[in-house]
Amino acid sequence: MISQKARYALRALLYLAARGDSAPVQISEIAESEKIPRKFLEAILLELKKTGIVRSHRGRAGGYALGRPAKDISFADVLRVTDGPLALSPCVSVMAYRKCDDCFEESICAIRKALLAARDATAEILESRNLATAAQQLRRSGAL
Amino acid sequence: MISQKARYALRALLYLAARGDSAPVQISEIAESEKIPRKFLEAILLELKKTGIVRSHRGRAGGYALGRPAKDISFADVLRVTDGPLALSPCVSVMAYRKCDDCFEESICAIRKALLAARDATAEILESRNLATAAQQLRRSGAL
DNA sequence: CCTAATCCCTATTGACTAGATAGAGATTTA
DNA sequence: TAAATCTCTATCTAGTCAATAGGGATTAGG
Repeated sequence: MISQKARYALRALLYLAARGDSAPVQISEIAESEKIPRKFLEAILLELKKTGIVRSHRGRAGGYALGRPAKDISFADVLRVTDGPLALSPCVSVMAYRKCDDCFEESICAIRKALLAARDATAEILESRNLATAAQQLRRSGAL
Repeated sequence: MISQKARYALRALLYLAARGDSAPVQISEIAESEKIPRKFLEAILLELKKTGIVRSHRGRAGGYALGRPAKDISFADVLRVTDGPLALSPCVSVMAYRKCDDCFEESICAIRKALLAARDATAEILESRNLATAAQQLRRSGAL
């Protein structure tokens, strides 16, 4: 399961993507519209900023905007920031590989083979879905 | 990421599958062979038993055996017992559906659409991999 | 029958994380 | 310079994960 943090992050980003323009939006506006605890959202946006998914302006007319075009921000990008690797085991993670603690021989591990296939399938989906396609779906549904 | 419990469960079941015969195997034998904390393994096997994945005999020559043919025990079956639903959100779980706490309209939720596709992809893989295919891979690798 | 070997069950512990909140500090613009 | 904003650090509570402890129930074999 994804974390609550991931849900909030996706909703906030989708809000920015749906707005379309690149003028900064204040945290409080996003928090109210999307019903996200304001201070929690602050922390989330700060993390997203560190990886370039959003950028911010401080001061009076400050706020947040997407850090790059919506079509270049995938669900996978977001989940990796909020929840860590997509993989079901460190030994099959592409972005954050690590040997399993008590693995005796990775190359013949039958568990690994299954988890690797699962990771590839998940990653293919989550890397192909991005904020632009998601916002488009909302428009088609009449939600925007 | 899967839990340590899931790893132990898969290793223990693979041990039983690799043995092939249906005579019961003691917890302590599995624990020693697979380097799994004995008491922890007890708890895990008990849970697996409740869902029929293994069956047990008590008393003097007791122990555990697979509850059905190895080819009918998928990785998905095991992970659902140890780690809960495969889905990344309750609202896309097939075996344990639940509405998201703060979902306003599930039918148009763009996040849900992506997570649903991810679940389907993962489930297809993990339901197709079973203990028999995994044990076969080990044999081919010369590990058995 | 009775004892030893086994599984079965409940409770508990320690470390860690998730989710949320508080309060001040730094920056920018009007 | 003041008001509005983001930035940072610290903290709290509840819950989960991994593991351990200590018996109770059951069965095979002598």
